Amino acid sequence: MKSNIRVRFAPSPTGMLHIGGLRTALFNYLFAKHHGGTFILRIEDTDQNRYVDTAEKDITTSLEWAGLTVDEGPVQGGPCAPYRQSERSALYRKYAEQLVEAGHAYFAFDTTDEIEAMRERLIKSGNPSPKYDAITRQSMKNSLTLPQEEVKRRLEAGEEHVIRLKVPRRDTIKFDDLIRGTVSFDSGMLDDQVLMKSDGLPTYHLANVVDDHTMEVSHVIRGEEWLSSAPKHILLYQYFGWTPPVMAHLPLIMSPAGGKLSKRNAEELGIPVNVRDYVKGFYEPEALINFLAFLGWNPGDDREMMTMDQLISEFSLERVSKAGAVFNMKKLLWYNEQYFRARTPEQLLSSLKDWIVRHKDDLDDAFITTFLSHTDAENAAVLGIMTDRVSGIHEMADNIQYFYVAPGAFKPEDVAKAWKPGSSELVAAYVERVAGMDPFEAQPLHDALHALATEKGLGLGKLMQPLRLALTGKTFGPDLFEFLARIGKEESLERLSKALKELVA
RNA sequence: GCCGCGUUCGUCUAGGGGCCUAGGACGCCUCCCUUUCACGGAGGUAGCACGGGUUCGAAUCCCGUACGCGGUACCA
Repeated sequence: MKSNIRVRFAPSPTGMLHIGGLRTALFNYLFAKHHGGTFILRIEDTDQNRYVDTAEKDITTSLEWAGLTVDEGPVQGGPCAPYRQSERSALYRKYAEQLVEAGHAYFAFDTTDEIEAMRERLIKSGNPSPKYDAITRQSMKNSLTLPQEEVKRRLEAGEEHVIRLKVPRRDTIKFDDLIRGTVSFDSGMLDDQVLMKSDGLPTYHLANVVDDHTMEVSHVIRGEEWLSSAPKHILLYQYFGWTPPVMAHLPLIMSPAGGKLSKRNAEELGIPVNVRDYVKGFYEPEALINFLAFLGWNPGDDREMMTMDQLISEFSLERVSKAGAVFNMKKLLWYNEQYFRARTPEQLLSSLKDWIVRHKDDLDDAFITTFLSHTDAENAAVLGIMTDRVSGIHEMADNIQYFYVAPGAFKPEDVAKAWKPGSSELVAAYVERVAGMDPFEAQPLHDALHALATEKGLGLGKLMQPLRLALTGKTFGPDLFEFLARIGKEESLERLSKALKELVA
């Protein structure tokens, strides 16, 4: 049996999908799926000025990457199509006029200059927050003050106008929010919200209410920035005679610098705000989802790692917290490592290949060709050795290069750290011992070094560091002996003798 | 300014009157493992914003203060 739980994610295509938007979408999705309900994507493109035509595609692909499957939306269609507000214009006009007829809204002909003048006048006379409301509308040009004949004439002449909501002068508007409990507002604080703009398109408030009702949305789950406008929506439902959906206002995601996460106060701190950047970067989608789910929600026990299926079965709005949550980059990185390390070598290989394609300009050509000339099995084996030593696919590409190509110039700081006086003699002595070794395998290579260390009365580490530097050009990396065996005797000896020549000490 | 919402370790959070000497996770620190680097394991560090009530008893309930955040558009 199909659940009648229906929720929607309703972004405005004004730019790339924001990380906070993805979190809102995720909570909607989890709630819907938990109840066997429907997850709707609705594009709220009623602002022609801020419209960005690549935005919708970005939203769609980002949701897909994150694993949030849309049930009804512009791409998949559905019983309430169309799912773009720009394609539903006629509907809003009809409902707005219905409200005018019922006496809950009115036509207004004031120009923006006239409204501005009214506000300035009020500010001057000591009113700090002037509104177009039950009091001021009496002195403005609208269908409540103008003679009926004139209103009709202006309308028929096609004069520019808006339709405004007739907010009562004094009334308490109360509603129950699933997350915040009972919330109440005084209608005197609201202004006569514009419902239909002069360009013929609805404002968010009207379109949102009409669509949520006509699409039979049962729960409105959105960010806390909407809490203040919720009373307008409640009023609208009341005037239309519709039952409002259940409201749930999610706590906002905050920047460590304070305030809600915005491009400015987040990206300076290394926190990408566009989901796009996570998709293109080294992030595992499961990690981002797990992290985001735990921003304002938790299962109530000590679990930290949860798959999408587990999140779905455990999710409930009752467990969503009220306070804003600061985005903790270090924790995201930790989640990313966890999911990254849980990948099989085969999965790693495929994501590394994607990574290489995307970053081929930043990577060494010789490395790429050599890498691609190896079999998948060989490459996967290399990745398997490295997963526990790097934290993400981005580091993988940088840290396996020496499996394929000899290191280039040594970095002075690495040399200072790993190549000490006497290192040359030790490396030369090791070369001597393994040059004739056959087969060239990890265990005997290890034993040889061990013997050398014992003879010289040194710790294995003293020998290991310069050898590692000479062979890989790095100061950390995988088990050296396995590494030697993998690149083979010829290549190993070649690298060591080259290093011996370059690193005099 | 006004309206609304919020406030437990640095951060994410558990907690719904006695089980709290406030638990977990990230971070940070120490130790163990590894004669490298990591992974891993074991510990440690650190918090109920403040002030009044209510109660035998309050992190938990009520009031106030402070602070933070959101809103205050013909933007969403």
